[in-house]
Amino acid sequence: MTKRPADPANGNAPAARHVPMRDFSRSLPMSLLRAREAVMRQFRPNLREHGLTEQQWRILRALASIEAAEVTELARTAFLLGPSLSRILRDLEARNLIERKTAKTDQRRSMVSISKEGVKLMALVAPSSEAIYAEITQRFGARKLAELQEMLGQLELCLASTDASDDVADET
Amino acid sequence: MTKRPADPANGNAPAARHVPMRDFSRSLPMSLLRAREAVMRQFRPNLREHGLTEQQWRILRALASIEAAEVTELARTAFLLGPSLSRILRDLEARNLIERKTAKTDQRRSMVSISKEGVKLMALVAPSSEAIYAEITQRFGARKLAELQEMLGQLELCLASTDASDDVADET
DNA sequence: GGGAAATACTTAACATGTTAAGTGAATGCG
DNA sequence: CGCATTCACTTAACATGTTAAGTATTTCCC
Repeated sequence: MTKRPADPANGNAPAARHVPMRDFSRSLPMSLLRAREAVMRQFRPNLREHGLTEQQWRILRALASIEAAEVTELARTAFLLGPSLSRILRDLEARNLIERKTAKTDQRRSMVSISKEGVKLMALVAPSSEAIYAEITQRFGARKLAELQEMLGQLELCLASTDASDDVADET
Repeated sequence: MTKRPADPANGNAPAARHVPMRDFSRSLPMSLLRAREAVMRQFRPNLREHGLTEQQWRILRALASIEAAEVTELARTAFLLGPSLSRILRDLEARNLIERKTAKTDQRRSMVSISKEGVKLMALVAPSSEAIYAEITQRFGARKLAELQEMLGQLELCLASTDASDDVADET
């Protein structure tokens, strides 16, 4: 009952190419996604060996550099949304990698900090991580990498202004 | 060495800065993540208005350009993992946006194609999407955008070769 | 002072990312 | 032919992305 797959002529044939668009594989979002995945593929195995996900690692790194932070601040630093962060902090706390205590001046806020165990784990993971980063830098070229990051920053910046105008613009 | 001045003493304060690492916010993965998020933030509202997620849209776009494809091929094109694709195809089929039929030469393979309704939906979404892309291009600069994409492609390429060394199990 | 509004999270619900295991259909090879 | 292996895909299980709603606390303002 099935028709030959190579036969383009079937009654209700779902036509393609009816909607003209740029070449899909060359869209900016895809380029960014693929590049990032190529990079993360280098790091994930190392993190996984230590039972850490990419996001958990981001949080630990962020905490290691800022001593202690409120959840909202941490979300901004680690570039995570509140709900994701909430869940991850719950898990990291259960694993004793972080510590929390509610701020005395404002019971709504909770201060998060990395624990001794967390620091120990970081010390275990960081060397390989740095080595991998160095390898990437060498392969791609340090100067080129800096250029790329500069452009990425500019892209982010030039689009961020759009959001502001979105929020402010028409309230019809 | 790194002594913190004048901070409210908190008993067993977990020390930070014990693990030296690059500045977190300037890591390549973060740069790529933020840039991509900045870009996608521009597109998501439009997609959402039509009940489409980013990934569903990727699949429709991929299908529109290649007429019909096996699931594995589609996964590669839309840059999705098999399990994600499996779920999404199930949902898109339930919404009659795509069609499937098992290849008669190989019952394991199923050919996926976009439906008439799918094409109609694309025609509805594509104009805004293209307009947004044009806006981004104008803001950032067409030449610069091309440069950026070129660099992203090179990055992907120079890291892809690393994976090959992972697959050293020579399969001839 | 006291209630409305804002703030700082947390939960909930659904969709996807990610890895591992499962299922049914071809293939390779004795 | 028979059967282990491979292949194409699907399910399962857990973690995160994303938006909306909920909760507790604080601030604003009369």
